[in-house]
Amino acid sequence: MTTPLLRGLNPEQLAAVTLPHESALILAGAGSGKTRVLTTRIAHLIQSGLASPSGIFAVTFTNKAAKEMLARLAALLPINTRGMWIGTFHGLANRMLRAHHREAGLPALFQILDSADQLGAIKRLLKALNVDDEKYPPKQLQHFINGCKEEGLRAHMVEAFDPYSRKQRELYAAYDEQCQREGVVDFAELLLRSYELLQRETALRQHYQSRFRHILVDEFQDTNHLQYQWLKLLAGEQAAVFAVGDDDQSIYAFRGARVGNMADFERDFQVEKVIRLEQNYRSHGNILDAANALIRHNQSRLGKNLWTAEGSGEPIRVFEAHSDYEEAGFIVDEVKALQREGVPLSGIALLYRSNAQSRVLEHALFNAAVPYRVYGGLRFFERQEIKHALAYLRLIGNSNDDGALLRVINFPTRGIGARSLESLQEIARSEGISLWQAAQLKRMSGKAGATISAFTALIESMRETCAALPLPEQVEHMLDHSGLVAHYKSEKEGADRLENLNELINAAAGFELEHSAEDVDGAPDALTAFLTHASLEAGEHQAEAGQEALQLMTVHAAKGLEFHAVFISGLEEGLFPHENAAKERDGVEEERRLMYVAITRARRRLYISFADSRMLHGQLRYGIASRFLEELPPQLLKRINHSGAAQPMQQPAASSAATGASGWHIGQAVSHPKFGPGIIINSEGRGADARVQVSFSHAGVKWLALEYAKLEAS
DNA sequence: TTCCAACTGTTTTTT
DNA sequence: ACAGTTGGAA
Repeated sequence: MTTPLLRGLNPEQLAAVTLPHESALILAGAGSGKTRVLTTRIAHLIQSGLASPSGIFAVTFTNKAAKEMLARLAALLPINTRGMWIGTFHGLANRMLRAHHREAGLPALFQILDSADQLGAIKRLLKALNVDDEKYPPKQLQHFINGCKEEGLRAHMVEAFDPYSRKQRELYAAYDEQCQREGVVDFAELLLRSYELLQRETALRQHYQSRFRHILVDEFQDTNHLQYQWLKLLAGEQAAVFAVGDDDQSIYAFRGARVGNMADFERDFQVEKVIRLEQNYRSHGNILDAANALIRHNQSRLGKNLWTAEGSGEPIRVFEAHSDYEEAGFIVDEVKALQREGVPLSGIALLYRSNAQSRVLEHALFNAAVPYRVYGGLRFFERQEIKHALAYLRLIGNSNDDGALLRVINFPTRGIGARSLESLQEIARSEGISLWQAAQLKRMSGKAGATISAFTALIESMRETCAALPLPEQVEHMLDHSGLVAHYKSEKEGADRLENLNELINAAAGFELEHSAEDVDGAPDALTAFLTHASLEAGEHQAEAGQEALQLMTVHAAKGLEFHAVFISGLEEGLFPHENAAKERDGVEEERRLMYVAITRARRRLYISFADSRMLHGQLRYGIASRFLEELPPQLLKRINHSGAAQPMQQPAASSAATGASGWHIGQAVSHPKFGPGIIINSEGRGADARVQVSFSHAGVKWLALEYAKLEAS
């Protein structure tokens, strides 16, 4: 038991890593060394000869997690991890479908639609079928279709008792037909197809079942119904499934995650050992005590209590601000103080419940010249210009991809207007063929026919040239000959886009370098492999990483990360827990888990702040402290105000949005001789120009000049 | 085809 | 507040 691999593991970790060949559930608390256990288990199985690298199937949710697992494994063992079945659910499903595309009923060059592509496909479908998109909103339909697929249901299996549902079901069926015709597959389809493939093809199923004797699942609490069924099918009777998860960190129920899979798993796989990893190596005691106390308020839990060998550490600092503006000011000051103490900005996180909250915070940080980096938002492969470029590439790979064709047939403009397109679509529909094939028929007359022919000829010529070129040159050739580069060169604000297109060539070069020429996850050629890569991992959330900056992100985005110091902002009822959550079943419990995740991100110092008033949707809203604050043991907290004194203040801080020395402040109750009682909700200007906005109980909202209005405090 | 004004919907999000 | 989308006019 003293092989170097196992050294330094605590008893629970060791037990998990060295479990015999049986299915097990590992309840891994935050900061308990989950990834280490997972990778060490794989390494242990291989090293001790209990499994060969090819007999291991390890699945994660994100590419980041998969990459980390591979990297750590490579560091533990001198083996080639390439070719091992370690990846994301979608990545592995894709690999399986590529390998058996014929049996799965897919073309060899099938392309993957991301969410935006899928939505576009649905809009196109509705238009083609003349369906009122107000009655059947595309977004809702997308949600419906994905929901069905994630339940493992094909259109014909969906129950529908009213006309509306029947229509939805019909549209689902039509959507699947359209995808099949075009040779494209959406995210949920990757999993469903691969599930059906295993279910239908007995020999194939048995092959994989006997091959993968060890299946390891990361973040098991986030699996949805289909993912669980898929794993069950793959495991068969022989495999040992090693499921690692934390029910207290389940924060994705809103997108279909079923924590219930954990209980089902215990039953379905006759799990005898539930191992709890409760020793936390990340945070000081006070932080863990707070997290434990909070999460105890949840009813449905498997039960777990984090502890640490470290001391209690500092108290949790709680700050009540008058406004979101003042809250931001407080955070800026504290960040600067931490910086002075020598804490690097990259070790500090500023978390919020919803993205909209970042604006005020960013504003304050910008004004204070504190470098920061916001996570979330547009990713590289989701940018408009990149999407256009990828559409050209997709069309080169697969001419039947109507979505790709429609995206670029008139971009840059080639004089192919709506009329020409409509007649082309008419031909395609009546013949049951793709737009490309319809264009080949050359049935269109006159100028429209000529311009369309010119387009198909262009694509054909690019296809021929590209066939002989290495991937980066293919991309470059396409960019030059499609007219994209010329188009963005002539556009006044096209410089960034040009840069991104250039970056696409680099991305292709990097991709080719990393994945040796042939056989990337079973893709038939480099271009398809690259396009798959673009769909399956849309790239970094923000381009310039590495730079020393404060880390801003939502609590969701912070899951899995840790920081020396953490600020959790906006702890108000309605915001956190979010008001919408109260309406959903178990909504508040999920919000509480979210808060639990937020707290457990902090290693040494934790700030929690809330504001009595904040701008939301363009309106000033008054809030009260979140119930989650009351659920934290008071003895762990230190309440502070802006000046650092221990008691809450009477007067607004001088730097706040209040009207300076005039004595009025936002939130103050006032009365007016004519309008009656009200509350100050906003202010602007100074001295003689000072005005306040007052929300009167009976007279509505009004702006009043302080110099003239006879306002009285009340 | 292009541009601007009006309109909308704003929790969280990976693949 | 604000960004993204759409519909109509130029």
